[in-house]
Amino acid sequence: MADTSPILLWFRRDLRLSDHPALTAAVKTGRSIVPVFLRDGLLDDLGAAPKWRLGLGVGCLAEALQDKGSRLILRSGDALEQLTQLIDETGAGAVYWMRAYDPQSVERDTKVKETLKEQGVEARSFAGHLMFEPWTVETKQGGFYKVYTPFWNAVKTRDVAEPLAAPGEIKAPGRWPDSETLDDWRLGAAMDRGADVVRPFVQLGEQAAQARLGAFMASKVADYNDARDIPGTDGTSCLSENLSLGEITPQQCWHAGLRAREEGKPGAETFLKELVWREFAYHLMWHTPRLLTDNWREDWEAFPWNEDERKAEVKAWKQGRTGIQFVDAGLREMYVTGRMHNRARMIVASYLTKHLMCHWKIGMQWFEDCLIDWDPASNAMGWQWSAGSGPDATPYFRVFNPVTQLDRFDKDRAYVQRWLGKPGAKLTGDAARYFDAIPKSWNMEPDDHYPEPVVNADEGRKRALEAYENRDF
DNA sequence: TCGCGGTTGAT
DNA sequence: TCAACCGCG
Repeated sequence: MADTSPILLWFRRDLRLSDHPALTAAVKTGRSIVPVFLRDGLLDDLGAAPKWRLGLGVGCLAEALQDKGSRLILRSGDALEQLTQLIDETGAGAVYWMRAYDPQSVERDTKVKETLKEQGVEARSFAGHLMFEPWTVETKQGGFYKVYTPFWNAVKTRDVAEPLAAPGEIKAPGRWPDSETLDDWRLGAAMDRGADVVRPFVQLGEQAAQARLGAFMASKVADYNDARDIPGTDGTSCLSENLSLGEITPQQCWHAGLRAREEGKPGAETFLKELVWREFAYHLMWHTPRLLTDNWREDWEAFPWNEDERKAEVKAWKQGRTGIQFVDAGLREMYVTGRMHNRARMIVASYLTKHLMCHWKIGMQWFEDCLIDWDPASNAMGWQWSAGSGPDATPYFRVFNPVTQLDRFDKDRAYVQRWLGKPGAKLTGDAARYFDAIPKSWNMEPDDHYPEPVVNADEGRKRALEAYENRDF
């Protein structure tokens, strides 16, 4: 007799109903489905903004499930214990989920799968957070890729799974288990600046993500090659926010990008390459999890990084008052919006790791606390790329000049004026919003005159290069 | 997905 | 005088 027991659908960073292989497989069995989201230790450890944004996403998913006559059951505690408890309560005979790739999730999920199987419960994980499973991309020598371009060449012509439609119906169980409430979880509690500051910049959920993708392909992609580098314009897709929580899949983006390329849109190929950068970051994290925690090139351990977070220069950097306009604009943008333009990310990272000679981990952690598009693999890879300690990284001696970058990428000063205000004028708009957002303890007032550089562009460059030349590796 | 200081060579 | 180019960190 066919198994008719319910299936637990364990949602994690896959907050969508379309192109969801685990959900599709569960629906296909004809069995009832109990969607569940768990607040475990890994969730508690998230940075302030990512945790808050995750909560919004979970709420949105719960509504989408309700529209399908289903629900999202919320529980707190150790994942295995909670799943076991729910299996007891619902009589579920299976748990399905979408695979994660960061080492902590892998460790947790491996143990969950093992234990459930021992207990006779079917435990299935599905691919879909990535287009290419990290272990399927190999060099001719059988190793993993450490350089982006060969990685791109290895995957660019692969078939990418066609996105799945959202299920029409999600069969409810006879009786629903109890659920905690999102409000009780207080996932925004660590947001010093208050969630209301960032909320207007959020594009929440699956529908919004699809709208973003549509808008990008309808117009922005044509100009993407150039516009994506100009932080004063709206030239990027902004999909990182939704990709990060699985509100949209890379497969959905990929196929849209392929269509745009066939239509001859010039920026489409670049967009596809950006999606593959995300894959590459996961590939590296999978094969070398130390990407998240240590210098990927081990000899960089010997470099005299400043690791003291309390240093005045570090504070100035975080608080957007280094006195370097491009740097401060980027950091203020991040604090207010929970995002930062990629050009600015490279510049603030170069300034922190080179001019200020600070360890990239300090920057990585600040980003982790502030970004609503935070992604463990991309964040770590990006920082190690900038610092020069990563695979396929920019060499340490490649120092961005944050002043000349302004002339190249913010010619009309639209970006720095948006975040720092116009010279001599009263602060308005987002420049003013920043001062409403920051904590009192930062001791910054709108009337303060703009600071002198904590380390100016030329001297910082010189100092960094000297340290590099004197390195003993 | 860089920047600088230097050289070259046209004007 | 200066744009273009080169070599190197």
